[in-house]
Amino acid sequence: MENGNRTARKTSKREAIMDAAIELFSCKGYHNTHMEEIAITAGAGKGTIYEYFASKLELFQEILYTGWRRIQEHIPMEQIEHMPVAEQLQRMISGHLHFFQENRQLTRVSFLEADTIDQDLMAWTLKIKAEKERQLQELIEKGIKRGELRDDLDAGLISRMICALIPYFAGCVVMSEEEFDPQQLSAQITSAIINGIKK
Amino acid sequence: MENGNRTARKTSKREAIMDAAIELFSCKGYHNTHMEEIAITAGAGKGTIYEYFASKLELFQEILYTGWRRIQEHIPMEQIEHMPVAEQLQRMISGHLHFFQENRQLTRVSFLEADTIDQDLMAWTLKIKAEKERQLQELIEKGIKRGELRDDLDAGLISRMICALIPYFAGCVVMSEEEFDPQQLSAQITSAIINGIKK
Amino acid sequence: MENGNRTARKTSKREAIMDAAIELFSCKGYHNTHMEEIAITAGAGKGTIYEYFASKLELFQEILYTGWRRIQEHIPMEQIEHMPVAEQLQRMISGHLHFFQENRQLTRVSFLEADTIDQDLMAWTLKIKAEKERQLQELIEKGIKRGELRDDLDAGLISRMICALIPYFAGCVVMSEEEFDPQQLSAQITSAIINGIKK
Amino acid sequence: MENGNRTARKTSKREAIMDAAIELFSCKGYHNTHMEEIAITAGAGKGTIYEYFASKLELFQEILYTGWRRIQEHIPMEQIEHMPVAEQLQRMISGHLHFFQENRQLTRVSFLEADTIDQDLMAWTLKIKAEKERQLQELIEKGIKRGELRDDLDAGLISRMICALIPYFAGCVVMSEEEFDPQQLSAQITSAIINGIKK
DNA sequence: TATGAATGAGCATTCATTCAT
DNA sequence: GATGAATGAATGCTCATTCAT
Repeated sequence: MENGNRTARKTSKREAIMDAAIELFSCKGYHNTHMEEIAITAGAGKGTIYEYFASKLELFQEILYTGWRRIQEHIPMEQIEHMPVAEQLQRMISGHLHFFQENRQLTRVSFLEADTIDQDLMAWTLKIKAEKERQLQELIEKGIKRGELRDDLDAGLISRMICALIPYFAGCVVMSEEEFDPQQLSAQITSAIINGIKK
Repeated sequence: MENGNRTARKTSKREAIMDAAIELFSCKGYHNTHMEEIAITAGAGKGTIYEYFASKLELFQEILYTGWRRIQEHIPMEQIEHMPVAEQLQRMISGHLHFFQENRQLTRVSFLEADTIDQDLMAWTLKIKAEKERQLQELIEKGIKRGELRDDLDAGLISRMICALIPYFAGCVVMSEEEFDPQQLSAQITSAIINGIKK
Repeated sequence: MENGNRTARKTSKREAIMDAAIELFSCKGYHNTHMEEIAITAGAGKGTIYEYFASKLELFQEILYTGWRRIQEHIPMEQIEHMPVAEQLQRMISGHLHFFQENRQLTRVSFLEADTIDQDLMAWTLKIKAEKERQLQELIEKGIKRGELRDDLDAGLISRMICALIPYFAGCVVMSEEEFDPQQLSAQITSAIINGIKK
Repeated sequence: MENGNRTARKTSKREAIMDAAIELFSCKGYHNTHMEEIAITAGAGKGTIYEYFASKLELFQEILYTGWRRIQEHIPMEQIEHMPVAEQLQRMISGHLHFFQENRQLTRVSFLEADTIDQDLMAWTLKIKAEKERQLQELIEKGIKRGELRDDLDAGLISRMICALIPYFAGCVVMSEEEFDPQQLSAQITSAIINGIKK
């Protein structure tokens, strides 16, 4: 029991540290957040952080990895690939927005800072983003082949346009404290993309 | 002539420092760039920077202000307001892309870092962005009134969507070394926005 | 025991820093003493000083406060207030001289520098000095009332004259390496003040 | 005429710099006064100071030397040596107080800072002070020999006591903005010294 | 002679990381 | 494993001094 407890506590210590780090990184930014603050917020000692994370940078990376992994798990592309492309798009966007709303702080950290902290980290986020674009591009190409989308589209361009919307609205979501309906918002966005804005 | 020379030298020293700072900030980020590097790169002494800029932060701010000011000057909204909304949109996007291509490093600094360095600076960039969104929203509303755009659009949402594209493509432009044709790219983007992607 | 040890070490670290600071400040002055020297002299790291003192100025202030506090404790006015005024005077002077001899370096710091380092600090020392003068003035006035002193004296002036002697002889004591007898010296000084120098 | 003017201007430039330096040193202290301020206050260029003074320290030294020289000139000991010792004492004290009142700022600089700025400077002021004490000691000894003063006095001690009063009252004079009568004040002080304070 | 733009040695301070307990 | 006192490399900034004009 004590052992079980200790294991549980171990896990919770690590999680407490990550939660504290997410909170502080997202509020104050990477460079303005200090290891001691994280320790205090997590209710742990400064040295304890180094039991679980090799360095401040690695702690930050771990947070990013976790964030991206959770997003991926949250939006399972395989289950929706038979749907109409428009529907898939809307589900994707809706899924992201929903996730962002649920994980505001993690989102803030993931989107606002990663690029400027570390060269390696930047490369990694670029890779992730490229991967997203590629997935979307395939979706667009499928839509064109299926005859659902205009056949004069530059699939790469369109996928980039859609990829642009995600972090921007993520930012809006994260900055504003208001709740909103991801379903409805994604429907509007998708409609505008699909149908255009011209009368 | 002597005066001209002196003025020229003063100006060029200041500009050399700004150029060095833009270069380094954009490559290595704010926090990884040190005043001494800037001085060396600018071919100046450490102290000289402080003759022109009160602090590292103020140097950075100056760079941002300059960047935004130049963008504003580069895309004169007044001269195009009589055109069809679709044309205006394309010109705006085209103008931005053109500017980004010409000022890659300034763009990189302006878009990628400003948010996470300083609370005041963040407030300032948010204000600037809100202003951009407002301008665009008015444009959309005008288009709806004129009957050029669908009257079931949420003008605020659409303007946000378009605002989302700007920094994203700015990033693409800045990251890639390839040249591209802003005219053509903006035409494609505008076409997709205006006409939608549905067949 | 472990706790005692830890407390002891904490205290001794702090004290080692203060001792080093007193030594260096008193020998080289505030502005010529550098934090690194203090650290080295104290056998500590530079950062360790900042664990105990917020800044160089605060370290200096702490030293001054300590010095004044110790002087106050060293010369308990309450216990001698029933004695003849002449005796009280002699004991006060003797007490100061004794303290100065025992704490040469602390004295040097306290008397020679405080005024010119910081505006606030100067105000503080002025307050302390005014307080000393006031105490002495009351003593003189009491002596006059009791009929022990001439009734044509300007009590304020006399107290200032006596206050003048203290730091001057403190300086002499501190500068010279010779030992001397505070008892005897204070007796001579008091005698001269009380009886005058005229034949 | 232009040459004469230039010479005049030279002299006045040098004096303007010294005046500015005295003003600033006395108000803000040596370390808080910067060469640029002195230049601005003097209405000169930063470089110009170095035409007249080799360094900041030398400028300060020059001020001190000037101050002491003027005091010496102001109180010509030779002319009063035939007077009674008590009278001589009073004239000396009166002379100093008068000078201090006329040259408050110079006094402030001379007495409050010199000791802690530079090792050499400190040695110099110590020498000056020792010289003063020696002069006074001779005066006291003469008074004893002449039978004007008690013959059980320690002349060295008494001269030190008197020397202690000078800078202290100088400080009082300098700090307070009020005018006062040096004649009267010195009479009171001398009376207290000569006659003692005992009834 | 007078100037002030340019300089860089020098300094206080910070903070991620270590390690003895 | 958990801790936090101790550390020192790293950095932004200052300011007396120089020197080209």
